[in-house]
Amino acid sequence: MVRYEKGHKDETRQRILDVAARQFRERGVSAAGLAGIMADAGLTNGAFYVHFDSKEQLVRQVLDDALARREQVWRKLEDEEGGLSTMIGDYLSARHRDDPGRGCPTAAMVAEVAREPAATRATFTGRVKAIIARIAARVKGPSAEQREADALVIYALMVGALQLSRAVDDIKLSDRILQSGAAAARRLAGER
Amino acid sequence: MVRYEKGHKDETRQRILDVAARQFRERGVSAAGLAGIMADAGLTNGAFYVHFDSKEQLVRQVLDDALARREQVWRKLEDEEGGLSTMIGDYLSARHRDDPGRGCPTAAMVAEVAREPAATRATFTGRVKAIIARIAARVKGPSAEQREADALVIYALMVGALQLSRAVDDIKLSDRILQSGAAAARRLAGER
DNA sequence: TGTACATCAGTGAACGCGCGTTCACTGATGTAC
DNA sequence: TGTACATCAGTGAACGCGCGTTCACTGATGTAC
Repeated sequence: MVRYEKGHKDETRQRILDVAARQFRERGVSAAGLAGIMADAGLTNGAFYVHFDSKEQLVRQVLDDALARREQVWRKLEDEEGGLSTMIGDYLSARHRDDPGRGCPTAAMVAEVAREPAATRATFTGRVKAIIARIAARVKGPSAEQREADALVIYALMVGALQLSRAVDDIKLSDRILQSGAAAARRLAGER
Repeated sequence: MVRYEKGHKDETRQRILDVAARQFRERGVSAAGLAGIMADAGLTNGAFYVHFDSKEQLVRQVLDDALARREQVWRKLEDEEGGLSTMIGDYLSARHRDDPGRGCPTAAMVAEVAREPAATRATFTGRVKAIIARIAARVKGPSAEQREADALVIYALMVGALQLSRAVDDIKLSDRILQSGAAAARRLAGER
């Protein structure tokens, strides 16, 4: 094969991570196969082990990478007026509901993460704590404890509402779930 | 083999449904195999097709059956004083978190339901609507629309919080998710 | 400057395994005569 | 009353297939001399 320029391996690795992140969110972790991921990344299956030790490690790295990106998106909203409200609206939108492959990894994978080994759950936990902290920093409340509690509730509510809106077969109900969820999340964020 | 007494086939079918419901919730729908389910039910794999047409049909019947039972449990709480608060406490409890195999099918399976065919999603939607209606009947609010909206939010919050509490690797954070979630759900249920 | 060699990302066939599904068969029972 | 037969829940081997993983090999490049 070709001898590649510097950074080529890192780019390939990132491409595999991106494809895997999409397929895990769209099809589920256990339903997405390595051969399919590698084919989508323009490679054959054997090349997988040049970049990762196992599927389990891939899952961990995907969570780490995809959740870090999510946190970055929310970091941008931090300085804006009404940033948290905007974030809630984006999260509980028809666009997000209808495009799980590029959406929140937690909403798509949280039930499967609960069944993963300790190392994967630890990675997930660290990233989720960072996201919770971003939300808590924007919430109004009398104490740090109360702001963290509100942030936890907002995050749990957004994750649950997005998942429900994706599962139900009734578009009107699905829209009501998003709208009611967003209204409640904004109430939790703003007043007490 | 034995020629069985009346109702035997129904009992066997129900046993398969019960075992499948447990394994789907513990391992996930796509990770739980039919051979393992049949072995747990004390049968060999071939007997599966005496009772069901396909795994997809089994998933649908499991959701229908398990969610109908959940609704029955909540129906009992309907006439009690503080029934909804009790239900919220049971749902967001360490016991429920630590025993997914006998817990809420929605929390364990909602992301996989979203990827299932239309017939399965329709069955799920019907059962979820019934549960939402049970919650809405107990919620305080000025109009039927507002009570339904609050019930949707309470359900989404409970489902999301339970899943998050199961996925995180930090028992203190997990407990805080349950506690904050329960407090917020009770607030949503009681006042406006 | 030209030649020999080491590097290493990627190839593609193969491994054992479990998946969902099919099917010829079993055998205890109820029914027909 | 005794015998022959139909029923049907369940058996267990086999089907093709895709899974995660391994491995001998490829071949364009950079480096050593």
